[in-house]
Amino acid sequence: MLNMPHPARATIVDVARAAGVSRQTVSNAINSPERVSPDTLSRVLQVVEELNYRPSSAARTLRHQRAGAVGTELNAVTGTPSEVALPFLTALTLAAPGHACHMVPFASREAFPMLSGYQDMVRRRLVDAFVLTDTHPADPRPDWLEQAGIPYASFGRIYDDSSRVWWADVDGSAGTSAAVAHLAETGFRTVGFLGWPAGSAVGDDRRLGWLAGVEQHGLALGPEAAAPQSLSQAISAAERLLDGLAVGDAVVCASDVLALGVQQAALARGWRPGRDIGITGFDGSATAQLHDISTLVQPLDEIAEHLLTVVHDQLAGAPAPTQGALFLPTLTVGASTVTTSMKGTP
Amino acid sequence: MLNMPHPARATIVDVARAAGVSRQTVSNAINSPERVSPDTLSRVLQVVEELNYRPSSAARTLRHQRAGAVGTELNAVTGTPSEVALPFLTALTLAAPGHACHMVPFASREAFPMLSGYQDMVRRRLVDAFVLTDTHPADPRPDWLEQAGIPYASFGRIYDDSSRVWWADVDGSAGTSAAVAHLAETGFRTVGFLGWPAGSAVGDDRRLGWLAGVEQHGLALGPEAAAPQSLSQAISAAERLLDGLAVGDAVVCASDVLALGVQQAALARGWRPGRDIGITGFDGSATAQLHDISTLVQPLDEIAEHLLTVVHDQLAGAPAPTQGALFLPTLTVGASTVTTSMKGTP
DNA sequence: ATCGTTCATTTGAACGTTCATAATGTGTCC
DNA sequence: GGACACATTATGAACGTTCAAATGAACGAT
Repeated sequence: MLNMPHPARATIVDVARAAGVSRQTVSNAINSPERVSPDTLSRVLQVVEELNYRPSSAARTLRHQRAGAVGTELNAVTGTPSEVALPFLTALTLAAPGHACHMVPFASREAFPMLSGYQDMVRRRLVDAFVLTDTHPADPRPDWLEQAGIPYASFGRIYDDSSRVWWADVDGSAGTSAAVAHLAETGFRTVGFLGWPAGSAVGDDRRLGWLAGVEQHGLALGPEAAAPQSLSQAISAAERLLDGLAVGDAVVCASDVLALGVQQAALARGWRPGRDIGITGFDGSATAQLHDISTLVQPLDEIAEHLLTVVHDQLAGAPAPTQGALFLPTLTVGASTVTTSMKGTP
Repeated sequence: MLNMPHPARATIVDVARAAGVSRQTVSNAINSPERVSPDTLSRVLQVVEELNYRPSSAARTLRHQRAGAVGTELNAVTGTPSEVALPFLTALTLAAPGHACHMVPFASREAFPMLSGYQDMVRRRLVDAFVLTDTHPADPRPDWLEQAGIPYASFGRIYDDSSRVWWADVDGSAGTSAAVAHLAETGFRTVGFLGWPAGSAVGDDRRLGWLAGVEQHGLALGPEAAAPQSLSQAISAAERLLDGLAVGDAVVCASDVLALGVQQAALARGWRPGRDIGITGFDGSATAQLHDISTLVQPLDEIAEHLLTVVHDQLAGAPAPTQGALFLPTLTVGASTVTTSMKGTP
C-alpha cells in the first residue's frame, strides 16, 4: 500500500536552517516576537512565508498538554433539532480561532448523552473543554463535568444550582418586552401571548416579558394560550387565541414555530399578518426568516464569544465569574408586524 | 496564574509499569492484540481499564504524521444556509469514529472560500482531508485541492470535469420519479412540476425524473413553473401553476420550500393538501417535517459514510474509483399526499 | 582590567506514541 | 546437540514543538 506522500511540509528546523538561526529563535519569532531582535525577526518571518511554515498543532498539543480544542455535542436523536443549532455552531466555529482553538463536534445515537463520551475525548486529549447546549433542569452534565474536573460552558442557564455560573443565555423576558414595545410603536393596542405549556423555564421567562411590556406601555392585556413546539398544535392553540382577539390586535409568541402557527391560523380566517394582526416570534430561526415573521434574533456571536472566554478562563485558572451572563436579543422586523401600507394612527 | 491541573491522565508508561511490561507491549495490546500472548493481553487490558488509559491523539498524530481529522466548511455568509447542512454534519460526525477520525468544522465570513484557509489547516496538521459541500459548477475548490495534493470528497457532483470521481450525491431524477410513482399509487392522475429556473444542474435533474415518472406511469403531464428558493416567489409561481390544475391533481417540487409554496397557495384557495391536491417536496428538510409535506429524504448517513471512505482511500493511496456515487432518496409520506380519509378509486 | 547586568540567541530535555530492530525464550528438525 | 524458525517482549529513535537553563556579547560602573 504505497502511502500517498503528503506535500512536503516544512518544520521548524527547516525554517531555522534556512534563516541561519536556531529552532528556539524561530519559535520565539512566532510566539514572542518581542524577544527577537528586529532584523532577525523579519528575516525569520520572511523564511516562514517562503516555506509556508505553520507550527504543527499536534506537536504543540503534546508539548503544552493542551489540545486547543473545545468539544460540543450535536443532537443526533431523531426529532426536531434546535433551529439555532447550526447558526450557533457556526458562531462558535467563527469565534474559536480568536481563542487559539477549534471546535470538535461529536454525536451519538443514544437518547441521553453519557459522561464516558465526554471523558474519553478529554483523555485522548482531543479537547480541553466543552460547550453544552440544550441544557435543561436536572441536566446531569454540569455535575459530571465539574466532578471530573473538566471545564465547560453552557449555552442556556443551569437551573439546578444558582452557584453555577458557567453559562450564557438570552434574556427572554427583555426580548418579549421589546417585542411588545415594537408592537406598541407600530400601533397595536391589545397584545396576547402564545407560549409553551407552563413549567418550561425558558417559556415562563418569555411570558413575563410580555406581561411587563404590556403594563409598561399601557396596552390592553390580551388572552394567552399554550402549545408545544409543533406546528399543528400551535395552529389549534392559535385558533382559540384568535377567537378572543379582534382585527388590529397582536400576539407575542415564545418561539418562531408558535408564531408561524398564529400566522397560519390568521391567514386561514383571512386576517392579513402585519395589517390585521401583529405577530412576533422568538429565536431568529430560518423558519421566521422564511415566513417573513418579526422575530427576536439571538445574539449568537456574542454568546459564542462569551462561552469560549469562559472556558478559556477556566483553563487558565482564572477566578470564576460571580454569575451567568444574559444577552439581549434584537428584534428583526418582518411582514408580520409591519406591511408596506403602514398602519397610521386611527 | 495558577494553572488548573488537568485530572491526572495515565500515559502508556504508567500502564506498562503497572502491568509489568514494556511500552511497546501496551501499544501492541491496543493496536495489534494478535501479537500479544493471551494472558499478557488480558492483564494489560485490565490495567488499561483500571487506569482509564486512552492513547493521546496528539502523540499519535505526531508519530503517524496524520491528524486523523477531516475538515468541513460551514457556510457563514449571511443568507439561507442549506436546510440539510446540520443533519449532514451530524451524519459525518456520527460516521467519523468508524473511520478512526473526527470532524473539524471551520468557517469564515468571506463570501467565497479561499484556498489558503484550507491549506493552513493541512499545514498545521489539524486535518488530513476535507469534505466539501455546496459544490457548484465552476467551483474552484476541487482544482485547488487536487493541485495542492490535498485529499477531499464532495457532497454533490463535481460538474467541470467528469474525470473527477471523488463525490457522492443524491439521485434527484430517481427521487422525483419515485415521487410520481407514489402519487400515481395514491390516485393522482395529472402531475405538474415546480422547479428552479432552468440551468441549475440539480434542478434540471429533478425535473427529468418528473417527466420520466409521468410517462412511465401513464399519467397526464401537468404544467410546470419555476421559482427561486424563496417562499414568496414560490407562492407566486405556485398560484400560476394551480391555475392550470384542477382539484385532484398533484405537483412535484424540486425542493421543500417550493413545495411549501404550493401548499400555502393551495390553502389560500381552499384546496386541502393531500385531498384536493397532492404535493411532494425534496430534501427531507425540517421545513417539510414542520409542515407535514411528503418529501424525498436524502440518505445522509450513507453519503457521509461513503465520503469518509473516499477520503480514507485517498490517504491510503488506494486506486481512485471509476466514478462518483449516487444514492437514492427515500420518500417520507406526509399529509400533503395522503390524508386520513384515503382517496378511493373514483 | 574586573565584575555584574542585560539582551539575543542557543542547547538539552521532555511531552506520548509507534516504527524498526534487537533481544529473549520455545520448540522443531535433522 | 546444535542450527534454525518462530513467537513474544523489550529497547532506541524519531515525530515537531516549547520550556528551562546555558552561552555569548555588549556595555557601564567600579
